[in-house]
Amino acid sequence: MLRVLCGTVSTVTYRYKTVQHQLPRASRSSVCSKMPSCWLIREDGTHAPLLLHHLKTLVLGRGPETKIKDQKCSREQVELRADCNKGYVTVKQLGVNPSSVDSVTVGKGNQVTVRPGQRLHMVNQLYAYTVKFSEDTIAPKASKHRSEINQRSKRPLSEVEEDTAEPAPPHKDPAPPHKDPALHQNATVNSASPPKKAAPTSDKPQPAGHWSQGLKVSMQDPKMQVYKDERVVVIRDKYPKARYHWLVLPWQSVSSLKVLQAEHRDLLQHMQHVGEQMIQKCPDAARLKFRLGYHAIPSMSHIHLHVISQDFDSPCLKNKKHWNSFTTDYFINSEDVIRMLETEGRVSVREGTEELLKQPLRCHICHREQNTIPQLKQHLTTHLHTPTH
DNA sequence: GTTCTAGAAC
DNA sequence: GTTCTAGAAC
Repeated sequence: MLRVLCGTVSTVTYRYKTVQHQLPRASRSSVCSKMPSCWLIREDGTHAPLLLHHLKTLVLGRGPETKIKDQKCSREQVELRADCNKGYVTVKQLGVNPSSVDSVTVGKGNQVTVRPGQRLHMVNQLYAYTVKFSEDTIAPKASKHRSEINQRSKRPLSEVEEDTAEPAPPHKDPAPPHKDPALHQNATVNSASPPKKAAPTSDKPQPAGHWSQGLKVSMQDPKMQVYKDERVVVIRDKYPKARYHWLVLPWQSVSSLKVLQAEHRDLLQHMQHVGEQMIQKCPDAARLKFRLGYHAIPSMSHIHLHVISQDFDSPCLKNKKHWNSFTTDYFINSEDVIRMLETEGRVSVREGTEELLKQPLRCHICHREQNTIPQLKQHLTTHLHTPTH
């Protein structure tokens, strides 16, 4: 975990000096120390965790550090100050639009604290951050990683990454596009055009513009793409049901599990591999469990592999159908789908699968039944630090 | 897939 | 009274 964090640390500009200049001697040469440190972690992974130094003030807002381009967010939106001994970060709202902690507005000029487990939204309930304190020693390998990251940051930015680009209009999407560098040597993010699509495998056609065709639109939108290669594209789920929720879609038109044949095996294997790489690049990978799989009877056309963290900590998770679609056998593991293709040449969905969506709410970790969605969500917070893997 | 909202549940 | 669900509409 820490190796990952350390490996992706960004140098951020403090109000007066850069971090590098402010670091104590031990930390200046390397971040590998036993000094308590605090990390500000962007939940959707849009940028690397930022190091908050003990009792040093850091002002953040719209800018390259956060990659926030939303005009509603001030360039100096919040002032942060970590107290590593006491284990909290004070947040002062400087901007005019609301910053919030756990959905409670801070208010301009006001100051509140944010602790691990709480969520800071930079502005308008968007751009979620959490804080993490640590005293752990960071692996020496990290310094190499950091230099790699620094090198990477010197590369020319792709079109949508340029800070000079038009600011994105304010949107309700809780997970703005991720502009991570390419995951693979031959793969690019937001650059190459997709190859021409193969002919649709087969499915009942829905009129274009119907809601069920939405993924086909999203996957072609460069702003939605977080990864792409010659065979697949990854987008962030528009309504994520957990802190991390990506969809891996093939360029090739495959309507659903129903049309899969043995010849699709390699494609599905690649989709899973790309999903696993997304997890590997996730700053929270070490402390979160993930699952990769398909909904047995998806609502949206165009086959899509869900890559979803098992915290299910998301305001978009609202009802029993949402919950059961990810925590019952309605969710079929990617490897099971691939195995079925190998052994049977097709993917069979058991009769009565749809009924699984109506099952009572049951915690996916301890299996205790919960009466309502709010109760379930409250219950899930008790597992926030439960080791799940 | 989501949003909206009537009415059930509390 | 409020909270929450579930079905219709999109």
